[in-house]
Amino acid sequence: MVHVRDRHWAEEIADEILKQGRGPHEISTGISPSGEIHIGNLREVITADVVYRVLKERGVEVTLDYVADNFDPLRKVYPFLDASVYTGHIGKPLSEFPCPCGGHPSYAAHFLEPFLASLERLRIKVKVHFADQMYKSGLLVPQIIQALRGRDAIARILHECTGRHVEPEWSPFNPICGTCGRMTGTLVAGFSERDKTVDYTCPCGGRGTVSMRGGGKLTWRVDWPARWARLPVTIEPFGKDHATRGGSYDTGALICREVFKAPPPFPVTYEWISFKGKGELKKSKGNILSVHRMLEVVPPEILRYMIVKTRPMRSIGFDPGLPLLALVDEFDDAASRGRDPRALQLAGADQFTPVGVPFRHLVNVVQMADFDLDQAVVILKRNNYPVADAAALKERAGYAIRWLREFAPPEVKFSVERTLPAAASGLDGGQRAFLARLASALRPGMNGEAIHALVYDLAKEAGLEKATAAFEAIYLAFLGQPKGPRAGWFLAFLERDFTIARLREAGRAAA
RNA sequence: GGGCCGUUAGCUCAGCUGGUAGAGCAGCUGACUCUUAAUCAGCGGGUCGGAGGUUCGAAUCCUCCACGGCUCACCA
Repeated sequence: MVHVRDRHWAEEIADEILKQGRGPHEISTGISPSGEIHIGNLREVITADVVYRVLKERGVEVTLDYVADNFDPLRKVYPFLDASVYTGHIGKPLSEFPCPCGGHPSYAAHFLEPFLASLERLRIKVKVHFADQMYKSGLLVPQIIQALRGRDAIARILHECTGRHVEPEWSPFNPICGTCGRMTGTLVAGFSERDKTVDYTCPCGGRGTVSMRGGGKLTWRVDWPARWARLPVTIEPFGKDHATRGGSYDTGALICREVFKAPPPFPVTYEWISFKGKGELKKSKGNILSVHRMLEVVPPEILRYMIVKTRPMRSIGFDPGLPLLALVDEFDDAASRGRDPRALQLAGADQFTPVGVPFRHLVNVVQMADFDLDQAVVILKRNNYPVADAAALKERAGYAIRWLREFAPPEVKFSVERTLPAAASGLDGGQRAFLARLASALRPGMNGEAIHALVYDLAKEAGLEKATAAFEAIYLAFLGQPKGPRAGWFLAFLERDFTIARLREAGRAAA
């Protein structure tokens, strides 16, 4: 009996959600732009997007939003930051100090901009809420007041769920000091519901009164449910770090109910994507792979496919090296054989243009073409690949080129040497004889297959026991390494005079 | 210590609304004068982590255990 999964995980989640109410629904995602937004974070928005698409298909009224938490304070100087510049910004909201390159309005915008551009390429349409705007516009003032009033209830919830006793002076609201610009360490001294202001003192010596409209921020465990209540959010995906017992979802759900008097959203927890072989993805450790960078190397639908095909709670190991090729192949294979259709559909693959050339092969071709895309197309045509859509093909080839530069392991790389490689001096007599014969036997107009056949004939004539030795001779003569792309097609591509001259030179008996 | 996930063929995994196990790759055989993870055809390969339980029947449900991974426990 063959079991075929006809229920995609997103369908199961949608079933659960609809049991709780037909909507309207709002799916909320959110990532703090404290550094490059990486592929691990991408799971959040893709998971949300897939649930969104399924609900939409079922005729449910649903919106998808992304809260860019740019009002979060900078926690520390990350390894990728200049300590002399950023030490002074620790504790300030990410939207309120300059970015590393100087080309963006703020630190947060520097990381947000490429990510939001990536979302478009991934065909994820989100309504973006900027946290600083949510605060500055006064949108969250009602929740800030509720939180300040409910301070003791919140403290009790935190204690009951986490065992943590908050300090007597603790407040759910962190004012931003008007003197030093920091929000870490400030203490609430009082507040006015009428004026919508909060009085504070700061360790820097500063004291004063700030507006509830952008003068500070709710602390994370309160900020999150405040958003749920305000927007309001009915579905929220989050990483498993928040899902632990007593974690921020647990406390958030209680705070949402008891303090903000609103039902908490349906939780969708997801596992993290681990970066295979190179340690985990941690923004704080500087070991990250940005979504933006990944999209230069993997077509968006394939990145989506990787996440969509895997249930959210299962971990995904991501290796951008050789295994990435397997992923691309798996995708192409599934697409051409109609396997896993639901995942492909949800990956957005229906808009995908098949290029008809295995990615693996493209990796070779672009190298033969010396990274010239037009030349790559010429080669493919010569090798009888159906080049139906040259633009689509070039686009794919572009991915291959960038992959080669960024992530390809050395064994799949090669380049044609301008002069006889030193390694060719190690050729033995038989191999040299073979190369010399090959030089004489090459005729204009021979295609790859003909040359390939020729290699076998001449190898035998030259007394080489195995064809392998002949191939090795060719590769050493042109690439300076013992292996390379399919020899016949490879030689057919090279300029003939150059090829013959090189074969002759390499074939000359050693001194 | 708490939480979550996993443990199925050499490897990566699918199969989890219960009916004596599947795919891809690797391996082996054969064909193509054939090497770049070539193509085609075929073959072998698993006490489904362990022990109990429910059932006519369990990889699939329940309980316990073992091992592995991640995560939380300071802050968000």
